[in-house]
Amino acid sequence: MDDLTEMLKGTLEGCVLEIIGSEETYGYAITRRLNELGFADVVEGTVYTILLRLERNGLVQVTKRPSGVGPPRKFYALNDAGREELARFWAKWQYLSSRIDRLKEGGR
Amino acid sequence: MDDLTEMLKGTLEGCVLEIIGSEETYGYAITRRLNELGFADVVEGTVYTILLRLERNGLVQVTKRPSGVGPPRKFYALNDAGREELARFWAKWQYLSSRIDRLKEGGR
DNA sequence: CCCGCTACTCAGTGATACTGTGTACTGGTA
DNA sequence: TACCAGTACACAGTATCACTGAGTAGCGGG
Repeated sequence: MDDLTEMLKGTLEGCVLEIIGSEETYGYAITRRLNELGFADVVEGTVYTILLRLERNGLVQVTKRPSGVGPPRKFYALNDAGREELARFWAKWQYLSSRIDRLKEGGR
Repeated sequence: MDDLTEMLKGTLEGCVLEIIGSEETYGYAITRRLNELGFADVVEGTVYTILLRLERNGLVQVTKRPSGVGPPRKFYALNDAGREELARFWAKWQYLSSRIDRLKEGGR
């Protein structure tokens, strides 16, 4: 697949929110999960910047726990603001994708 | 609807390509068309920067014609490179939206 | 003892949509 | 005549985001 970078803007953060919302997890695992899901070129650096932004914006609750196989992990869970943001994300995605699909079908 | 700006990155240009591909048209009319289609907050300045980029990247053929109701219009039509780029856009959109929808449905 | 895997941080880059301002042509109207 | 609204385009500057690349560090195996 061609480069999806530009198209991911605004959606990748939502994907990370969705993953965190379904299960408390940490950056390294989120990256693997995204790769599994078909976001093949997403690398750790990208995910960590998103996670730091989510934390700075007060959308997540963070817990540091030892790992056993490496350095300690920072586990992320959505708080109320995070759940609201996630709902807004899906509403926007729904809105956008319906308009695009309509345009694709000849756009009346 | 909330601000779609970030989510439009990478897709708005594709939408403009699609509009041009379906009919030779000009910037002011493209803006109106996008607004009709539900891209309510897209303004002329945004569309013109996209059109100039398409021209610079050699994806369109441009013809200036007098208007009768105002200054002359720059009509845009896709050339072969533009049609290829449009096909790539739809392939990327298809790819991305299928992954996102899968993630939304619980993501297995 | 190094190497690979795990795990996170951060400064800098590039692309994109957007903002605001300016220019300019036309027709209507006060 | 003067002004204004609608049409039509250009362009410099801004913000945001995904990405790059380099660095730090813990753990286990050969």
